[in-house]
Amino acid sequence: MMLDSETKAVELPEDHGTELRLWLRLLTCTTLIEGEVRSRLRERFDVTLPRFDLMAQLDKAPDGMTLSDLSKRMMVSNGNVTGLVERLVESGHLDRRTSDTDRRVQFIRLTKLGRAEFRKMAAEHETWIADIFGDLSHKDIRELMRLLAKTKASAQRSAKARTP
Amino acid sequence: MMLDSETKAVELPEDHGTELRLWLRLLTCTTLIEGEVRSRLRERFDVTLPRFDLMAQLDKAPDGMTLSDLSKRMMVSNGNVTGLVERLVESGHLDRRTSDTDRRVQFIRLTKLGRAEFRKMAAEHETWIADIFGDLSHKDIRELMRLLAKTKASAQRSAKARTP
DNA sequence: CCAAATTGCTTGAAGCTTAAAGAAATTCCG
DNA sequence: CGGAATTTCTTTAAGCTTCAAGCAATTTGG
Repeated sequence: MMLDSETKAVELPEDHGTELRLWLRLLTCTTLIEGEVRSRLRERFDVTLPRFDLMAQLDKAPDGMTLSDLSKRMMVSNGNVTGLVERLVESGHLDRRTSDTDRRVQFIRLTKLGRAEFRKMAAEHETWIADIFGDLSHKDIRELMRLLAKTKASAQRSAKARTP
Repeated sequence: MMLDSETKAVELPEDHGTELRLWLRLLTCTTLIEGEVRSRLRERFDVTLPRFDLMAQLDKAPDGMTLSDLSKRMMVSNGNVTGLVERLVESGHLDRRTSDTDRRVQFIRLTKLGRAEFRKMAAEHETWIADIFGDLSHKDIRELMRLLAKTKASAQRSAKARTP
């Protein structure tokens, strides 16, 4: 890409319409599904999607995670996580403990209540997702997984190239 | 799905892990790309992604659109669009005019300034997207388009089934 | 024609999100 | 050791987003 634009005779406007259409379609799919999941979470459990996502991360780490880990995994800003955690501690779903060896670090865990509620939600959530993707064959799914992995790698390469 | 769960002998917990993993991967891709685009828009043009998206919709409708149309196309709430439009009118990018035949309706258009700025941004934006998807072959793109179309249809079917 | 339902938009409260700046603790390295 | 850089987390301001309630205009169906 960078080589191209330097090698090329000035700048013939190329056709990038297909990539753009692909991106818009990808975005539409995600927005659609996200909205559906958000709605069902609110309706069934009166919980927001960000809270569910945060609890999902913690459920995978029984010994807890730091705020930084959470922020990296969830791909959101640090300050965002600070606020989310605060509200979830307030509601009794989370537990925070300062590290013994590094007083900057906080370990966050699900409380017993938090874990129990999350597990209940997660079970239903999984069936929603299965239904939402229900018209795709196993082969479709495999193929999508492969192509999205490639997409992710491509996007990461592009992002990295910009921020050296 | 509905038939299944009624026909089936109570509820054997099925394996829906692959669908869930697919959803998470889809979400990761979108979040990654969205973040990258957001960053570049801010850096290059000091504009937010929602404003860019809104202007993109309007650019396709030279005669203007109503707030409801915008909200449907962008898949966000009505109130959200009200605020976005307000700020963009304020900054001179948008123009609002009440319909002659229905005094509830407002037609929103890009101003000359708005259109000029958007076109400049859109041209660069398209090259970013092309680069972000740059590692995908034409065949990959065609295949992804097809599978995402199927995904979208499946998600819409699922959403519709829930809200009759 | 008119009451009821619908449509288009706005408002308000709560929560989410980012970017940027800053505070506190730790690590690096000369 | 000790100052500089880095890391972890919080705070702040601005903006985005949803949901629910509400207002005004229009359409619908008796």
